Amino acid sequence: MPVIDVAVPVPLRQTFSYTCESKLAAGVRVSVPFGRRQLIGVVTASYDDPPGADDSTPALKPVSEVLDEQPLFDRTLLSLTDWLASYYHHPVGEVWATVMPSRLRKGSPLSDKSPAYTLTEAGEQEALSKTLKGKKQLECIALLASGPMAQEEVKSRFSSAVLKALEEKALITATTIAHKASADWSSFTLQQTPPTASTEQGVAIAAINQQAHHFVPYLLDGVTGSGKTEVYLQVIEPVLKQGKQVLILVPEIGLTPQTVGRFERRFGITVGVLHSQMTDLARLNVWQQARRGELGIIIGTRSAIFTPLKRPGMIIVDEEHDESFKQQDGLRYHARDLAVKRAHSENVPLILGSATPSLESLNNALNKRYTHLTLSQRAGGASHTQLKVLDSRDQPLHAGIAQGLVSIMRSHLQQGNQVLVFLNRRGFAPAVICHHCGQTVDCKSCERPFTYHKSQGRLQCHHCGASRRLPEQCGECHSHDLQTSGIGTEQLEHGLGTLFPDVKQVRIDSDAVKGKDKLITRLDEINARKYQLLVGTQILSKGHHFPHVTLVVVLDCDGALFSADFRAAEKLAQLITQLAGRAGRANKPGEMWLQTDNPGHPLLQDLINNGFAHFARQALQERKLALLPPYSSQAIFRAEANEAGLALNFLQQVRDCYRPSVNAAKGGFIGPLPCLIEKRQGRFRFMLVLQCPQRGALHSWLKHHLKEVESLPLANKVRWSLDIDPVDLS
DNA sequence: AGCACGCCGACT
DNA sequence: GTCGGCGTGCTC
Repeated sequence: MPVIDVAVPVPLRQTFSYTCESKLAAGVRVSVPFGRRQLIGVVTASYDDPPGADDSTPALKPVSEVLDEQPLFDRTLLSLTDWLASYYHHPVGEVWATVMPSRLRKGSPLSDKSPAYTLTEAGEQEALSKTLKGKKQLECIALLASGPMAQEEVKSRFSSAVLKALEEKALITATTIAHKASADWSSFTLQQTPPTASTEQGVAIAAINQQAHHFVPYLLDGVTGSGKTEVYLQVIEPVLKQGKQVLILVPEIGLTPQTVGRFERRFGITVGVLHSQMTDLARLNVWQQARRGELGIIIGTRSAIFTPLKRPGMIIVDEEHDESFKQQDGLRYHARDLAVKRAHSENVPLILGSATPSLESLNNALNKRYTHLTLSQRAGGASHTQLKVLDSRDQPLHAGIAQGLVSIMRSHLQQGNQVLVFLNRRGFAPAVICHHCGQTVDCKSCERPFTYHKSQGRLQCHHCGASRRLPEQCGECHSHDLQTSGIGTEQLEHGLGTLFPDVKQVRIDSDAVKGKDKLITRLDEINARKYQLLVGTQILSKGHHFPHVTLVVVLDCDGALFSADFRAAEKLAQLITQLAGRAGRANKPGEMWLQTDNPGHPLLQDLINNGFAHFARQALQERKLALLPPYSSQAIFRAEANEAGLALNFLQQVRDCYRPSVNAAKGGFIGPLPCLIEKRQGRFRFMLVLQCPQRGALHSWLKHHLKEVESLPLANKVRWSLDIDPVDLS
């Protein structure tokens, strides 16, 4: 009897074998008995004769049900799934679970039906009698009188209120119809005449169009406002004309109706959208439409990289440096890296776009693995925001803002302009800094600042694990004025209210704006000048433009300058550059002040004097010398437990498993160390970093010793995970 | 991860 | 005398 290997959704790094009536193709879902329960898994292989000897191996159970006639995924996605499991050293069954829309995971059949609305009998009557009062409701009835219509289409014409009302009156009802025959979107006509491309844009567009039929990775390195989206639009056009599909990945926050609208308006075709807030059904729908080749453009966040494409033509990753492309739990994949992998195996061009490219991508561009396309001019000759550093040492602080800066803010506000105050609220535990001389309290053996651990009231070095008491005075100038940097946005908002009582202010952070609509409303209100003082976090740096802002203030740069996370400087530079691109316009140039106790810090100086491009190249040099990514590969084991000792012990044992091979190659460990947020939900968290200049070596150690790690007695007592190519060392 | 089995404390 | 605590062990 034929035997199949099945990946079941359990955290085990293996597949399970079952007997089956006939061989099944890889990628077909099956329902199988597993212990005492019934699970849905995916076939990974099948054999006419079981490969193992049948005397010692346990008796195989038969498959209960075969759910698909055809595999769900094509060859490319099947091999991508294999690659994911081996590269991220993650259980196959869980890989499949992340790659599939949740409906399919739960066993929904792949159907040719799509949701639709139709008239009920009462509705048919109504279509004739027309007694309804609502004008819109009558229109809707009239539309459906000619037959059932796809929900998507009905929803695009009528508000949900109208539809809800009609459903409540039982005049219309949800049903399904056979999906439209493959829509031919290649015959679109441009709805808008594209603007004439600038010289630089023209060069980029021509370069991409010239090699549109095979895999070429591009880094589109374009300053804010240089018109990257226009480049996308113009290179997409010929791809669509050939009847091929374009997959566009955008950061979580960047996926606004405006973004989607821009593509729809240009081409006049339906754009498939995929993001985390959609219902499972809606996701499945777009997934199926893309698979059937009914959508020309699919825009989505991280997980959209798994969307099947019938006729792939191009993949674009916008704002490729954005951290939201890296999944931070479960299968910790990086959608940007997967995009490269996928474009390669689909043999289509790949565009990575950013004003502040990640050092990884920039390095690939500089060493010619990617074609480097640069847009250095802002469209319409808009001027660049001026960057300046404000030395806050020995200055009185008001709500965390230095005296000198308060006066600058006041003058901008008095001229009727908007001021944006940015607070870097990210999870860096603050360094302890002398407020008199700017000196940090450093670990002697690592020459890196200690991290302040509030829970213990002690300092700890996150490089060697050394710990000491919080000193009374500065080691350099003996001032007693030692401070931890960092206040929250709420505290800042309150303080600003006292400083500028007559100015209307608004706070934009994830606490203050829950839900997409609220953010958009606030942003509209800001640009309608309803507020003068804007206080916020990350969100303000992503994709929105504030033409009336003439002053941007960045507080608390110091936390990032001395963070234990070696990527903090890069992140800060990206943030500052992105923020600078948000303010001002041609006739109202903006200025930006960076408040710091370290005005001479080489990073800040390099950034303000030479710009991001120069800074990034400098940072790459430093990484090279320190053998840090992208010049080495990293993996992190993390563990958490109710008892700190358990998690720490486990990671020490993990380190012992790896020590012989790591020492033999030129690799190294960092830790085990407590995570920056040591205690979360009552559990203590630790991490162990493995590092090696050769990616291959790192992966072979991981693979080789993972069995050992899994069978450690503590492995079942702590929650542990493995993070390959981590982007966040916290 | 589930979901069992299994061996020790406070309840009708 | 039982109900139930969560420790550990297995799942083709």
